Amino acid sequence: MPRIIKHPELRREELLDHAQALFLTHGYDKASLNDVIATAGVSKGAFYHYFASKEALLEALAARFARQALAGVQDVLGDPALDPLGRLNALLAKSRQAKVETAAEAWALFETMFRPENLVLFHRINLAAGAAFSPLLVEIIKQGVADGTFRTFDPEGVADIVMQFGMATHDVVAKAIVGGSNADMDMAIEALEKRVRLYEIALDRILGLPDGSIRIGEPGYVRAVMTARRAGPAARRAVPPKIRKRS
Amino acid sequence: MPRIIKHPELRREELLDHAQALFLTHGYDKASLNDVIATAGVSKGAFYHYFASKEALLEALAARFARQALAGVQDVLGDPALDPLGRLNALLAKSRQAKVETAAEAWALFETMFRPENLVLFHRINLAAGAAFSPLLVEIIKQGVADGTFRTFDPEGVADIVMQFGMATHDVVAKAIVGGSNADMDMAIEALEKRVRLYEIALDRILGLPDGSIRIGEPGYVRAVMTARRAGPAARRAVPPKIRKRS
DNA sequence: CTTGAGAGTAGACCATCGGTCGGTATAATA
DNA sequence: TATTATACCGACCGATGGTCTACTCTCAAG
Repeated sequence: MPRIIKHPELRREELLDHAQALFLTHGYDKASLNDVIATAGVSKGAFYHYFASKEALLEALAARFARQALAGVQDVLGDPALDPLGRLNALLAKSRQAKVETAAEAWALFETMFRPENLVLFHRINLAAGAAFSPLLVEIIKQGVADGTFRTFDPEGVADIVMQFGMATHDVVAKAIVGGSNADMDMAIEALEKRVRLYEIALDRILGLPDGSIRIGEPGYVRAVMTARRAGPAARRAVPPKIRKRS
Repeated sequence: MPRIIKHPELRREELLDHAQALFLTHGYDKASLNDVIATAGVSKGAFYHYFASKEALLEALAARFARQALAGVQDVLGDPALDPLGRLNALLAKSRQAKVETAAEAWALFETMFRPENLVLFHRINLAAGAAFSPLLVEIIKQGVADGTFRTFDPEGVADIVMQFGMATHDVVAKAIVGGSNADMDMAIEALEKRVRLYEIALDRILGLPDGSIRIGEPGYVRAVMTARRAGPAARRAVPPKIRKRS
């Protein structure tokens, strides 16, 4: 019955791809629905066939981010050889890696990633990712409390703090940026590294662990990824696309 | 030269008052500029005489919140008898008091205070308040590090964590709410109290203090204020005003 | 081979949004 | 009195997110 041009789900994904590029570069509010459908080469009727609203598009995008993030972490949870501390460290490292790579990607695309106009988009992503990750964190912490590795009276609360720390890294980078020069990026990297060290110690102490137990990726990892990306092919990617009637 | 109907500054404040009520009950995005000027009984021209844009109105509102919060805290900083720990505790207690009272006020007005549509508004308020409070916090922490009360290598980072904790209380309440019944409010209060206890211990440990040093207001304070407010005259205030052509 | 139901598509159209603009009223100054 | 700047008004503007009707294409049923 339907006119099959591509696989049915593919069209939706395509729409999400274009929306993601536009939202990341121009912000959710500033990128209009007309921009999205214009760059995707789709009519309004087609769009509203796949999504109920612009809002729904944002939610679907955030959900996809969360799904991807969760997928990259399943192996850690499935590994029965890891103890709670090992699990927690692996999860944090994965999370940090994903964050840094996303940041590097966005930086190569456009520096506006960390501008306030992206607040809504990132809040949604963090919300969706948080909803997906939080139960896993709680489970790990409870496990650690049960076997005596961790000491806390509020696993859910600690899990929330961990999520907070993760989300706050975005703000750290944003604060360290004034313009968009290389020096600014160096500052941002340095600030992020220092903050991560603080978070590690904070989590050690909150969980009653000896300092140095929690390791969110090796020092220097952030710099390595971001400089590599900046010089790599991703940096040479096409500048943010946007189809407007009048510039 | 001007046509003086009231004191010149009063008009602006009045506009802010109406905007505040509307933004808190309906959200920044959903409350249109026409709603604001309609409830305030002011023409569009008049509005744009006082504010450059709707965005500027939001910023002015956030700035007023921050100014008020800061004013209520000046006496603490001016007291030379307090040591760093005493100062920090007093500052945290004041901050919590302001938060709880604002929450109680908003709850009495309308339960939608904690809905996601208020993200933008609260982000602005927290940003403005953070910008005002952060330097004070850093100063206090540095002072404490200097005299050996606190132990940390990153006073700015710790200050940021304190601010994060403060902002997160909003999310804690939001998460505890499903509908808007009394039971929900009880849940929210309980969750908030528990979370505050966790934050206290977390800060103790991050700063290298013995457990129980940091006290963010006495236990039971949240419940006392919110139940008092709910039964008080504020609860009987008029329901959220909004003038629309068509409902 | 015909047909018709429904997924998929197109784009004119709509109310409403934040914001602009030409104009008017007032009153202190010159 | 003429000038000038402030305070204010509201019709109007382009753009936005969203709706609606009409159409095309596909394929299973007859």
